[in-house]
Amino acid sequence: MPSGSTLHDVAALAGVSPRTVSRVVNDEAGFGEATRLRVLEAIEKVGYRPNMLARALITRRTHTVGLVVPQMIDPFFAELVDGVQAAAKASGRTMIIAKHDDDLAEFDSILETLSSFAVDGAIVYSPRSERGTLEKHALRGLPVVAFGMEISGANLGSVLWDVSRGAELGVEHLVRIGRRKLVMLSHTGANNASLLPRRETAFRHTLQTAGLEFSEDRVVRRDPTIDGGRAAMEAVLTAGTPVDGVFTYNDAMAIGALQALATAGLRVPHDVALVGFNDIGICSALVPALTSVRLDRSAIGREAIALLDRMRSSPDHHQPVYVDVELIVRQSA
Amino acid sequence: MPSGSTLHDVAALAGVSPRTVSRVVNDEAGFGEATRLRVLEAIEKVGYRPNMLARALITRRTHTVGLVVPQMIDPFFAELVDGVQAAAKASGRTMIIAKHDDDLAEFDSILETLSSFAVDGAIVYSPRSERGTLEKHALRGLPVVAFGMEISGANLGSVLWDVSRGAELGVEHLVRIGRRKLVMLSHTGANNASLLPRRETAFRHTLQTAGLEFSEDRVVRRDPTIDGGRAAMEAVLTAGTPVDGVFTYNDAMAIGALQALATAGLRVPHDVALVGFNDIGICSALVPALTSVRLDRSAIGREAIALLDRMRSSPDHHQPVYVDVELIVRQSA
DNA sequence: GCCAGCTGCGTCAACGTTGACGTAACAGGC
DNA sequence: GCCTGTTACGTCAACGTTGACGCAGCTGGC
Repeated sequence: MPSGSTLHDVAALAGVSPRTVSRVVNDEAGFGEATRLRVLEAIEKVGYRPNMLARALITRRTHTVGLVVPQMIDPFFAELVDGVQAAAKASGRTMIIAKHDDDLAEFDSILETLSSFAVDGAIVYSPRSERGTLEKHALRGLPVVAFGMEISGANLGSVLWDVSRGAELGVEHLVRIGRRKLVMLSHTGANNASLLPRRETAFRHTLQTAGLEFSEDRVVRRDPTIDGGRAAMEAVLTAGTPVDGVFTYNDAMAIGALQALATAGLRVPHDVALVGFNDIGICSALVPALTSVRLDRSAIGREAIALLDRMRSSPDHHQPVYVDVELIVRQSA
Repeated sequence: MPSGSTLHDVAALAGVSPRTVSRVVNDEAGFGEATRLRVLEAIEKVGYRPNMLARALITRRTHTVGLVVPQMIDPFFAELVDGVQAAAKASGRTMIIAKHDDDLAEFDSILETLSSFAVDGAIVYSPRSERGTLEKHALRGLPVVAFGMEISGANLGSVLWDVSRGAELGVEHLVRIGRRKLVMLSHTGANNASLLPRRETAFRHTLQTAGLEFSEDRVVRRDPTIDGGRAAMEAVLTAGTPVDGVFTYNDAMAIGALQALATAGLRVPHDVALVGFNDIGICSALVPALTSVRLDRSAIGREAIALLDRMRSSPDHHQPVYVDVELIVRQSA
């Protein structure tokens, strides 16, 4: 197992001290051209690769970020993970990933582990917008960036997207294309307290701004899944609520609504226009292609990494960073 | 930043040597009960957490695995990542993830990085079933487990699923439910040379076994995406090829086919039965729910981790491990 | 001819932990 | 009372790297 060749091996072969090899490897100043060539040749010959563990132990920088999400199967999170991974790579970092399944104890233990691996920072989507755990680890010296919840302080920052604005964009669009009988398919759960009610509030508010009446039966709540969306849409139809426009909590619910409408023989967008939320990848491949509110996941990843970098240079208070949302208009509305 | 309390701090507070604290932390033998309590108390008081980097440097074990996939947005890979992550956690390991986007140079560089972080092993889905890179790193001492390609040797193992058998199961099912005019929607590309042709071969073979004729126009090839599947299905319909059963390269193509059939006014499964491949999560939420060949991604993850463990204890030749495939019958066929 | 400053190295210690080994104190057997 | 073994520690070095510092030799200025 010739995995282990060290600075010493290279140094012996090149006839210099390990310190000089280190200088060449890290391109510090302080060596002659002839030495550099001899060292590089020796590195090549013994197949030397720096040991990141040893390096990290002394420099206290691992060039590593931890990403913690509730889960990674939902396309929203899969795309978020992808965005962060791309940004991490672009900043020369390796990514450690873990999921907490909305389990607080697990979440805490993951952050503990990340600390003990001395990651440069943790980027997290907190379970139930939990703050205490974040504050605890930040205080102990782990730089943390939280998604989707406003928090700040020493070693603590956040990257947010304006959910209210997104909901406004979606609902305004429905109004603009002439829909007047709007319904929102929303989320039962309360597992993301900070983002959940905003969509409903924006829905209600935008309706009122447009001079349309709002009543409670115009919001139907189910699980934020395809099945939930289908059930919610069916509930609307069987209740006989007049409807020509639907705004959903997320794209999964919109897909379910699409199914229910097709089954009921209603055409989208002719009879009912439909707007989703998040713009997951599949939206553009649906028939009809789904109009949806886009969060740019790669921008979110970039901002998170950039914020982490800023926090490293000055750990003090940093303003939350907002990432734009935009409406992607396709066939469904 | 009180992040750094070490064995020495604990030792000083407890009035013992750092070595003894280390023994307590690792639950080695060789300390008295009274000492243990004092040490635990001191650990609590100073908030000591072991530094994994230092530990790994000397023990040469990081309790870390690297996972390398082409990408992570496709639900197939997202679910694979999830399965491996769950298995890694269950075995007490932390997971590093990276994607190579089918870029060979990037793939090599990722393995290089994983080596320098001294991961306990790498689990990879190789770009274009590339073997050379794997062999190179295995030789240098990195234990590698490859998915979906047969390879073995020192530090080199593989976890496979029987694609041919899966295709057989799917096609046999179509025949069993009385379909005789079968079509396969397949994959144009050649970017996974080892798995691609097997499905087509199995399709042809199963047809012949069932006494059905096979002709080249019964296989239509497009991109393995929703759009590709829709285009392929449309091509079949406009060509006028008689069809009452469709087997697809993957679930995305099946979803596309579903769309094309709906647009053409054909009912599934009444007019045309449809079988997908991989059984990604969305299959059960489609209307009609999609019959598909399932690969158990969490089993795949578990087997990969287990193989890695076996390889650690004896690095020599290990047989490839096969994971079962099964047909999940739902409404579409 | 002397000193200042720079170049090109080398030496030593340290990062935080564990492996290898030493040893004092005590128990038990005969 | 002596030997043996065991328990409960401590000491020291090492893992592979970099930070801090030292120093010889050369260059250039006056």
